[in-house]
Amino acid sequence: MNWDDARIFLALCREQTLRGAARTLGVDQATVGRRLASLERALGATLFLRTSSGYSLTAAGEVAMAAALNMEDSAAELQRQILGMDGRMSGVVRVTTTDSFATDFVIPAIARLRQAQPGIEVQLQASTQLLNLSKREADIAVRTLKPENPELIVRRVARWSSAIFASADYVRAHGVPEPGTAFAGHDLVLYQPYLDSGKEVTLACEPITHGRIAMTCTSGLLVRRAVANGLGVGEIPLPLGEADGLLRLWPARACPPYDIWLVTHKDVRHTARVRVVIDAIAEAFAAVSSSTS
Amino acid sequence: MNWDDARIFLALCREQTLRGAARTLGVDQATVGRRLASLERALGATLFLRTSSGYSLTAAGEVAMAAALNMEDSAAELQRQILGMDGRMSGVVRVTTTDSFATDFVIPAIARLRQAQPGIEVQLQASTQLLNLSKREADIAVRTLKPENPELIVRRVARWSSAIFASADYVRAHGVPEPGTAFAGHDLVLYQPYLDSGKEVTLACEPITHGRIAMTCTSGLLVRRAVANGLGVGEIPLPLGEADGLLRLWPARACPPYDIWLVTHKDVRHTARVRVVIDAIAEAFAAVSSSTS
DNA sequence: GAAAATCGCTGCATTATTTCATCGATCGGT
DNA sequence: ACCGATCGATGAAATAATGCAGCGATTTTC
Repeated sequence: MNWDDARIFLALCREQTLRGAARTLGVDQATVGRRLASLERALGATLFLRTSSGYSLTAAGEVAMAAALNMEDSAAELQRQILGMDGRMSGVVRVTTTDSFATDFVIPAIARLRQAQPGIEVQLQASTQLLNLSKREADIAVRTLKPENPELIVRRVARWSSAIFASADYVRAHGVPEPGTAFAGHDLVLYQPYLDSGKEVTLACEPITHGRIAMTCTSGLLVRRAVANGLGVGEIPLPLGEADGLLRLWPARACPPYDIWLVTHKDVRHTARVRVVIDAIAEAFAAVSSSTS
Repeated sequence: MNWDDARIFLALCREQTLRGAARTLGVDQATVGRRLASLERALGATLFLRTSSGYSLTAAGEVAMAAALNMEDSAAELQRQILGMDGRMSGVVRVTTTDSFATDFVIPAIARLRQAQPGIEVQLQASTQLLNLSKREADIAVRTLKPENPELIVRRVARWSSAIFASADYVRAHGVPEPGTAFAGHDLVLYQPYLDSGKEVTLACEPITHGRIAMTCTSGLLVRRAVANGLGVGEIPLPLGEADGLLRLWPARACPPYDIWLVTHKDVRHTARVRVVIDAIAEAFAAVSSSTS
């Protein structure tokens, strides 16, 4: 049995189609099919049912998947631990975060860092979905959610309040919304995942029931750009809204603050090149946080 | 990272030389070297020190080996469990035992079984060392030591006493040794692992201090052949000595009996073809044990 | 309901990998 | 001290794996 076949088998378990698995693996779809065939031949068992809606696991396949997942854990552990022993200041570091944090903090931080450490190559993945650090899909994550996994090391890099902002143009045309009116007569820019969360949606703790939803965005950066272009009123982290030169509405009203976490796996934490990237990003946040308190 | 590289890495850990690993893997030595190089490149770490006395693990290599061993466990588990779901009466079954048990019990049992089940191919490995059933180095083992691993299923197929035997020719030339004289004036055939065990060596509970060691053998079958050829007195399981037509000396003296275990892994136990091989071997032992009690 | 997209399969050309053969070095035994 | 055996490295040939493109079938979309 070729152990590597278990890797493509797992990808196929997750993607359910040869093409999907081939895409994530970066190989051709024909290769996935042939490797699966060779695995089934080696094991003497049929792992998948070829249905019209893709590949679905047989009973034997489910058993195999459980064991293959264990193999994956061990393989990821191997890579993480070996990476953690690497003291060289060169190589790839993968960072995942939101596009908003990426543009304002991570990218400037890396730009500065590379002056001192040109050997470090950062692969920046701006993604709404949380990549799995345990599986070594990334080395560093900047998140607003604190993960619970004890294998992951978290470090708070900022605690920010949000506030509602609008552009100067918007205020000139529409005025400032009246507190307590639930944004009657105003255009709103909302963060899509917040709408989808099922919780009651508010801006600066004010319900939005009488406002018009002008736009919903799937990322914080897009909200900022929309507000800056005068599409409406939006909630933006205080330091970012101010940095964008937007007008802060209702300066007296405080929103509950939220935290920004920098997350790494304990195995890669002491890798030299990961370490410096972490420090560079944390420093970028510290510079903004201290200036706006 | 190619998971299969971890497999050849592990073989190299065990064998310490490229050639040795290549032998156990059934590939060329150059392949092992190149696969290791590709693994080290993928991990960005040096796993082995190239010393004059072969390959030895670096610190990073030891860490990698621990994780690779976990991968191996999972891979073996996968194979065992999939095999366990195979209901077909054809395919390979691997049996490991001593050469003595193999010639007198396993081979006749398989010969009989294949009349009914010609699709079953048995790979018989006569070996002094215990193969690891958990790693799926074999499917069935016939042993005199009862393993403690709870994953392994043991079944006692015989309880035999030993006795000392000699050939008719030997007795004609040398007579029968006198009990209580520690085999003074007699030639002895001994089982080498017993000598190496460090315990006081006896034949039929009689010390051997005054006997001459004519030959030591690394397997029970060789002891039987040596005794049958008149080389000396040797201790042989009662049913086997009688089956060989040897003369049993001191029939009144009883040696403590020992057990013969048939061992399988719980995952493969219910595989149809493994099941029938187990039954066939057990039956072969039962036939002899019942006839000699 | 038609058209476009996606799917898996297969034959063929290309690329990657493995083996084979050979070399120099080292080690152990006489 | 020499000879034989074994080791790892390397270049060339053989082999195996992969990518590519076209095919029919099925599903999704407009």
